[in-house]
Amino acid sequence: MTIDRAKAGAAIEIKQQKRGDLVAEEIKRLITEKDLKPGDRLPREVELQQLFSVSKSTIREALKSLEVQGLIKVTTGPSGGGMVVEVPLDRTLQLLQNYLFFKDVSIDDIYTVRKLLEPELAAGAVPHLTEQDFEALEASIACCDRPASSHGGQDIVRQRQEDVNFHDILAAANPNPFLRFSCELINEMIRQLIEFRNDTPQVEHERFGLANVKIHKAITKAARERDVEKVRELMVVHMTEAPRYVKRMKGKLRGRLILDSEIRRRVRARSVAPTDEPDQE
Amino acid sequence: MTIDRAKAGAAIEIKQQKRGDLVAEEIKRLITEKDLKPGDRLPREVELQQLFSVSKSTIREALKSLEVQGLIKVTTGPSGGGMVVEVPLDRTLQLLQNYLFFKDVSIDDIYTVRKLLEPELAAGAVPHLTEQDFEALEASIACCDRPASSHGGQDIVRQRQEDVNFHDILAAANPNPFLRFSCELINEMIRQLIEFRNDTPQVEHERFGLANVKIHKAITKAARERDVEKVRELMVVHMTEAPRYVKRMKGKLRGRLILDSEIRRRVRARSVAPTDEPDQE
DNA sequence: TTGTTCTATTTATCATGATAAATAGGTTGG
DNA sequence: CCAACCTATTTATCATGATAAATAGAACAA
Repeated sequence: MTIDRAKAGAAIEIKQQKRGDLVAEEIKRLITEKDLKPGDRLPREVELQQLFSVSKSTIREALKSLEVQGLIKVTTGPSGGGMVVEVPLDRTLQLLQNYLFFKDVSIDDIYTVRKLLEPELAAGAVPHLTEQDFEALEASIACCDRPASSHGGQDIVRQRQEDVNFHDILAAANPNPFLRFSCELINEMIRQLIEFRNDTPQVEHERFGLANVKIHKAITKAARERDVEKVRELMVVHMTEAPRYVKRMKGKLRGRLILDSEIRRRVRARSVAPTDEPDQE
Repeated sequence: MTIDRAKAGAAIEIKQQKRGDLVAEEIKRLITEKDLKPGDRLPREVELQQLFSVSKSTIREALKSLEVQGLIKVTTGPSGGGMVVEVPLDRTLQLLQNYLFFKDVSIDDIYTVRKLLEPELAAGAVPHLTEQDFEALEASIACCDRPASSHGGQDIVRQRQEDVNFHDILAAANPNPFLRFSCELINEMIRQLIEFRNDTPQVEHERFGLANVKIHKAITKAARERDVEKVRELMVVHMTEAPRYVKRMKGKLRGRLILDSEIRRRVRARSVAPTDEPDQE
């Protein structure tokens, strides 16, 4: 009877999956079982066809599926084919925004969460900030600490984006990957917000920019002194003040699909493993 | 020179996109521009082929891409083809876990965030809880408020899962979609945790279960009294105590890809629009 | 009315093969 | 040693067509 119950439960809503999806799943299982790491290669298309006894089109759809999920990257040429990759943050954020596209997320909604997370994020980052990080933080501040009007309207938007970078640098230094991710998601959403709602009077922007520079400076100073609690406090203040400015630059997180082409590969402030040689291949 | 800089910046790492990806993007643009809502249908495959002047295989890959992203559902038959759907939460969570698969998220990492969000979530939910919600909360508690040992080991795991449901019910009642999503993500991660690390002695489980029942009862009571601050306080306590138990049930969030077949369509505690008839097809 | 059967539509998968494009690695010329 | 070129490999896309499976809606029967 335990079995019956289990069977009944399992029977609910078992939609016949498409073969391509099953193959994609098999490949995932293959990745897990063979413990394939980023950089490892999948068998060639032809071999996969034989392995799963499916036709070319099916295996291609399966690979496409994995590619869209960001799990593999497919290349042409010798030793080409599917290669396991670490799912890129940008891809993940994009998929997430597809979801949020259908929700109705307001600026307040985002800031409610940000206010809760960001102080803890900053506090946790403080002990791990390197000299390099401080320089990056200061560079970010410097970028915003000068009149932007001379360069034209576009520059203002860039300064606001740079404000967000400040927080990304802090995020990168926090050892908690989940907290880090959560804040990076928020930062990305705010970026989108800036990008598509820049119909704000320049005066507003400037006032906001000045306030940001001031508090960012204070935060950096406290961080240099490794004063965790001070940083936390300042960030609370920052997160309380910021939404007031942003709200005046009103608007909802635009219900809008983020196109692949719009994902700028931002320069990550900090790699996962800081090595001497920047290994980019 | 501004132009030069911009061009240089844009030139960095512009990878030639595959045609299929471009088509997928075009369809996304089509969805945005035509303001297609969930339920609306895309043109048929053949028409899309003509529309973008690509072959069958290319259009299929594009549709596959959108399907994997959860943006469309493709069906056979008359008036079949691609239909825009609201990206399912489960799909989103799965894609997210692909990302986290490569990170090394510990229980502490999750609880650090949970501790920050859950009290606010609960507090925000209180004014919106309906009688139906209270009943669901109490049912959830009742489910855990009896010895599980009689039914065998599997039942214990189910009770822990039910504990998480309690929080899902609260989440569903919070009007902030972003906060809601964040907590639902956490809940799902905890579920995964329970599912794959249930090598914990039964005594531990029971002790944890009892503690949960107690505090869940208190929270429900305070919520019934619409005492927002009390709820928040209690949840802080709950979030502080819980990780102690869970940590003893040690383990990392298993680095493990979640297979499509493992996505149980959980019964959502509350639909977006609560109807009289439970529409299950 | 109600439930069943039929049918036309549309995707799913298979099969096969051809040309184009990307690329790793070897070869050649300086 | 370095740069430019060549080549074999492998995916990307196109083309075409056939069979299978799912399904909405019409036709039909009780």
